[in-house]
Amino acid sequence: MASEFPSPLLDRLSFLLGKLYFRGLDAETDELSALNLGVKQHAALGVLTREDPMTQQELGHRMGIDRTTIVAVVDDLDEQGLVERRRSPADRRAYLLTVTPSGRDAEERGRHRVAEAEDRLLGALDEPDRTRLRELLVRALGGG
Amino acid sequence: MASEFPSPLLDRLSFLLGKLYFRGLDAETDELSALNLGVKQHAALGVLTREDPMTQQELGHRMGIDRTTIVAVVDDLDEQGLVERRRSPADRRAYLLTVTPSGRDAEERGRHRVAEAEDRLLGALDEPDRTRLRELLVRALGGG
DNA sequence: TATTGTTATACTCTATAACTATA
DNA sequence: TATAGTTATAGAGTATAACAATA
Repeated sequence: MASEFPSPLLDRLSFLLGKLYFRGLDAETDELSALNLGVKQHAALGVLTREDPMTQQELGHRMGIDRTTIVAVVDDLDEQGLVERRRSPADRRAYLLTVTPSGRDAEERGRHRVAEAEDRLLGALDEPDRTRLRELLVRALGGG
Repeated sequence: MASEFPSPLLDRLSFLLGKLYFRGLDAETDELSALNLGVKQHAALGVLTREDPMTQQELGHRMGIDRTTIVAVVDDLDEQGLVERRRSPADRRAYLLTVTPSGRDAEERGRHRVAEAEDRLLGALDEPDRTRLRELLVRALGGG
């Protein structure tokens, strides 16, 4: 119940957002660990599945992650054969990342698991309210 | 605009929550730095203002923070004269924390600044939608 | 000179282990 | 023995600086 939290904190938007965020992150981490995927790894697969080929820096930029941080994420996916690094013909410094068939498979299975985790996270809300919450978050982000 | 984010990430609840959370945290940090207050320090003042006296462990428990982490927070508030540590007569191992008058003052000034930061964070939403968002977050947290 | 990917390094945040003084 | 507060330490996460290859 919400009453477990002190009311001065419940008034604080960042407290509410943070609590739900970390709770959701933990749930997703658990779900995806069964597929040997980190949350960042799966998110990267999701971006690449829709928008590959793409360089590492583009991927990092899309995800709001530094280029030095994306290296380990792509290393992971590469080692598992979920993405391929190919040298860009146009710029041989850069890699072009593409998702492999098994990468697409892993992305989809992970997506279903993440959806389950989110359903549990929002278990207290009915379907219209879940949609409303998502919509409000997207709108809040878009305007800031 | 929301379109700056890849749609696979916008589908992801933890991405939305995290983006807004960290954006809000940065804004609060900026606002409170003018008062020489960290976000955790101000949140602690808020809890103590309503519920002191309280031991450090109780404070940490209320905030979801480890007892080893709360030490530095209280050190900070203590050094600035915003809270007082007094030995509990009932258990001389424990401190009883109380907010000083200047601590109450700092809490209130910080609260107004945090409210301004939150208003800017939700600038894209009208007043009813801001209330709706808070209410949905509280309900989501309460049921999980 | 500037940029991509990479590595080494530093910094922040938080938790675990071990200490002290009490209980 | 157990617990409140404290400190030292280690771990995760991320960013800055510097390097090699390429532009």
